[in-house]
Amino acid sequence: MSTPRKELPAFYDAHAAAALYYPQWESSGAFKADPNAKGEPYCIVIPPPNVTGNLHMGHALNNTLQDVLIRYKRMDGYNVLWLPGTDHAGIATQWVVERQLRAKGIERRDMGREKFLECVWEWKEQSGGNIVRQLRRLGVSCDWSRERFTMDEGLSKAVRENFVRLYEEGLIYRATRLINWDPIGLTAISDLEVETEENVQGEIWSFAYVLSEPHGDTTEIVVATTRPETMLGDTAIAVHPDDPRYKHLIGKTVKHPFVDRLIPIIGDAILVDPAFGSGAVKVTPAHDFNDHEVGVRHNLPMISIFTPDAKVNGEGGAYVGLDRFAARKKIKQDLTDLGLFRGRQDHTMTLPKSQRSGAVVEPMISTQWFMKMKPLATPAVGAVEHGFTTFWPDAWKNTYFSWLRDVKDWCISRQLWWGHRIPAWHCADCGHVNVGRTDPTECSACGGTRLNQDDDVLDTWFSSALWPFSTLGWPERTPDLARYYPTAVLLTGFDIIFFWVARMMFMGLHHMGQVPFKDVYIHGLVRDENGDKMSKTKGNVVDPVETIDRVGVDAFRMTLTALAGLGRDLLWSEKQVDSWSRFQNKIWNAYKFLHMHVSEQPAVPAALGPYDRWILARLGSCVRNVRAALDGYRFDMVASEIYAFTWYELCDWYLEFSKPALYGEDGPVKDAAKHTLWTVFHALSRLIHPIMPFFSEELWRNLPGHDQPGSTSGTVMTAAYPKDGDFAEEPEVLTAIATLQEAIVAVRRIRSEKNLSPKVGLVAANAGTLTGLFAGQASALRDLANVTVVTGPRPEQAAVVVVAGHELWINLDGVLDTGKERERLTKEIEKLNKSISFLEGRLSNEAFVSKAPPHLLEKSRGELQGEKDKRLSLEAALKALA
RNA sequence: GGGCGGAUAGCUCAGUCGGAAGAGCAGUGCCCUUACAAGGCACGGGUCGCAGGUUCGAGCCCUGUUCCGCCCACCA
Repeated sequence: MSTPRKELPAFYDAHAAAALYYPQWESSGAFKADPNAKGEPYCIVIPPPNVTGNLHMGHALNNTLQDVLIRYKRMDGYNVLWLPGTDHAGIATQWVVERQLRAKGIERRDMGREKFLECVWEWKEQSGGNIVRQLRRLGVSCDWSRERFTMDEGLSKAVRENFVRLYEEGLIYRATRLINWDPIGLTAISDLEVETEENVQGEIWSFAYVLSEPHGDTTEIVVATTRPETMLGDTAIAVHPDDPRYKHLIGKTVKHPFVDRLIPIIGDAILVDPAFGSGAVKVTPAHDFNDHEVGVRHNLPMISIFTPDAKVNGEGGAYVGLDRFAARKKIKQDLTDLGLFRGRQDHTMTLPKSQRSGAVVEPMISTQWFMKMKPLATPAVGAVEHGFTTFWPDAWKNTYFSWLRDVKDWCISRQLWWGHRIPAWHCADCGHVNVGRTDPTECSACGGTRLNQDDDVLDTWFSSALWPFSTLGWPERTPDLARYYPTAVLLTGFDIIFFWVARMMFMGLHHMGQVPFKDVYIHGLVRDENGDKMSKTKGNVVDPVETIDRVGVDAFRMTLTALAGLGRDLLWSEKQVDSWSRFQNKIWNAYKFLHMHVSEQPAVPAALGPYDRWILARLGSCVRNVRAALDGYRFDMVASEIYAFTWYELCDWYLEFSKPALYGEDGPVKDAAKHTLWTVFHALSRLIHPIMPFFSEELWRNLPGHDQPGSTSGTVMTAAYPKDGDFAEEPEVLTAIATLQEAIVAVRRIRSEKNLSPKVGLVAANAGTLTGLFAGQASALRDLANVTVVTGPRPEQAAVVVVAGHELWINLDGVLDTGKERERLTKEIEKLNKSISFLEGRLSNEAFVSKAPPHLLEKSRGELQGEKDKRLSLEAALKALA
C-alpha cells in the first residue's frame, strides 16, 4: 500500500524552521564545548565584530564558513569549540558616541573622561546585543556560554598582563619620536592606520633661501616642496655632498625669511638625489619622516610647528593660529611678495590619510608607547616558513612575510578614552614610570605618592592580538586553554592580515610558545554582481538580514558557500540566490516523493536492486568528494558536489528508476527501493547540514521513523557525518548503469530530433546481443525513454543507436525523414572519423606507444575499436537508407 | 620602484597526476509526464590573453610579454 501518509507543505518554511530549531539547539547545550569530553579538539575563535556594529555581507560570509566547518567537525566527532565574542573597536566606537553627543550639542572634553565613558558603556549595552542577535539569525552554532568582549574583566586582565610582561622584557617602551598624528582624531595612529590616497593633484612649489653671506656669485639656494608651510620648521638645507653646484656651500647658512633663525646647509647623500629638482632639499625634521632621519643623522634641531589640531603654534611667528592649509596659502603669498618665489609645477602625488577620520596625517614629534617588533616578528615569520601555520590560499603567506620582515616598531598608545588604559603611573615627584599588575600606591623609585596614571589607551589591535588565548582564559592556565590552544583554523579577510593575523601570530608564539592556529583561511570580498565593492555611496549594499528574511537562511548560506572559491572574491547576485533557492526547493520536492512512498523507517531488505546499488555508490562518491572539499576549504566544491549528486543523480535518475518499483507490486523490490530512498535522505540531510542547518534539521526530524513518537534519532546536528566507507563502491553496477543511461539519452535524442512526443511509444529491435545486467534493465528503457526493446531483425525504416557495442534499431516506420536521417548519420560518421584518425595517429606514434603509460595505451586501443565498430553500424544504417 | 593574484563558452567561474575542454546562469527547440513549471527532455556555444620552450602529449610545467585587479614602499 503506497498511499501518501504524511502531508508535507508544498514549500519548505524556512522561517518557521529557524524559529523552532535555533532555540532548541541552544538550550539543549549542543553548542557548548566540554574540555573534559572525548574527541580531538577543534577550535575556532570568531573574528570579533565591532560590538556596536551591524551584520554585513562580510560577516555573513565569514561566519557562515566558520559554521560550516564547525558543524562538520562536530558531526565528525571532534571536541568542538567555536568561541564567539565582540571587539570594543576603540576609535570607531568612540567616534560614534562622540557624534551622538555632538548632535546634542555636547563635546566629550566638556563632560570629562568618566562621564564620557559612561555614555560609551551605555551605548555598548544598548546596541551591543544587535550583532549577536543577527549572528544567531545566521544560524551560527557558537558556544554562547563562552562569549567574550575585549574589554570584559578577563580580557582586560590579559591585556594588562601582556603589557606588563612585555614592558619588563623591554619589548614595550616609551619614547619620543616622529609618529603619525591624526589632527582630527587628535591621537597618534600606527603605520597601518595610515592609508594613502592616490593621484592627488598637487604642486611642487619652489622658493629661494637667501644665504646669510653671499658666496661668490651665489646669493641664494632654491628648494622645492609640496608643503611650503613646513618651511616654518626647516632646520637645514640638504645638498648632495658631491654636487659641484653646492659642495662649496656646505657649512654656510641661509637666513629664514619669517623667523629669526639661521639654517645650515648640510651634505646628505642618502636624502638628496642631485638629479631631482634643484638638487637642494629643505629639511623639516619634526614633520617629515625622511627629514627626521636627516635630523637624527646631523643632530639638527627638531622644531614642531603645529598644535595637535594642526594649526601653526608659537614657533610659527606671524602665522601662529593659522590652520596648516591656510598657512600654506599665506606663506606662498608672502614668499612671492618677498620676491623669493622661483616657480611651480603640477605634481601628482599620494596623500597619507587617517583610516578612521580621513584627516591628512601630520607627522609629529610625540612621546608615545611602542612595541619592539623585530624580536617578535622573527619567530612569527619562521613559524609560517616551517609550516606550523599554513595559509589558504598559500600565496597570502608572501603578504604576511613581506610585512613582518621589515616591520617598524608599533605605536600602541592612543590619545583616546575608550579602550584599555595603559597600566603606567607617572610619579609627579621623580618622574619615574611605574608599570605593574596592580595599581601602585607609591612610586617604586622614590616612594612618592603623587602618582598619575598615563592618560592614553591602547590600540584596539593590542587586545585583538591576544584573542586566541585570552578568550580561553590566559593568563590563567585554564582547562579550556590547555585543551583548545592552538586553535584549528582562523577564517578572515585579507585586509586584516597585518592588523590582526600577524599580530596574533607573534603574540601567540611569544606567550604560548605555539602558533595560535594551524591554518589561516583567507576568504574574498563580497562584491556586487558587477564586481564592484559594496558601498553606501554606490547604493549597492546587500543587507544579509533582509536577504535572509526574503529567501530563508538556508538558501542564503548555501549561496555564500557556493560562491566561496579559494582565493576569489564573491560576486553576489540575485540570480545566484534564486538558483540556490530553487535547489533547496528541488530537494524539498524529492523529499515529498519520499514521503509519498515511505511512512516508517524501512527494514534492511534482503537484497538491493541495481538502481539502488547504483545510487548508493554514487552517494558514496559524493560523500568522498564533499569531505575532500571540506578538508581543503573548497567550499564552492562542497556546494557543487552536493548539487550535482542531488539534482543530476538522485532526482534526474534514481527517482525515475525507482518509480516502477515504488508504484509496482513486487514486494521485495519495492522494499529495497523504499529502503534506498530513505537511506539516501538519511545521509543527504546530514551531508547538507553544515551548510543548510535548519533545512537539514527539518528533513531529518521528519524522516519517516524519526517523526514518530518515541524516536530517539535526536537532532541532525549531532548525528554522524556520512563517511567514506558507508557505501559500497560497486564498479560493475556503475559501468552498467552508465551504459543504460547512455542508451536512454540516445533514444531521447532521436525522439527530440524527430520531434516525437514522449507519449509515442517506440519499439527498438536488437539482434539479441543484449546480455547481462544491461539486458535486465530493458524495462528502464521503457520507463525512461518509452521504448520497448524486442529481439528481432532491423526494421525497414529505423534510426540506429549504438551503445556499448549494442545496436538498437528504433522503428520509425512512417515518421522517418530519410533525408534528415541521412544527414544525421553522415554527421555522426564524420565525428567518428575524426576521433578514429586522432586515435590511430596517437597509436601509430612510436614515441607515444613506447612512453605513454600502459593503461592509457590500453584505453586508447579500446576506444579505437569501439569507435570503429560504431562506425560500421552507422555506415550500414546509412547504406540501408539508400 | 617591489610584490601578489587573475585572464578558459555571451556572463560568472571549475578544471585533481600533464592524457581529446566542464558547470551554473543566459540562449534555442519540444513538453503542464503520477516529487517538482521555482519543473522535465534534448540541443547549440570555446584558437583556454599573446609568443616561444620542455614533452610522445600542455588550459595545466618553464621563459618572455600584454591587459585587468590588489598590496607594500617612495615621491624635494
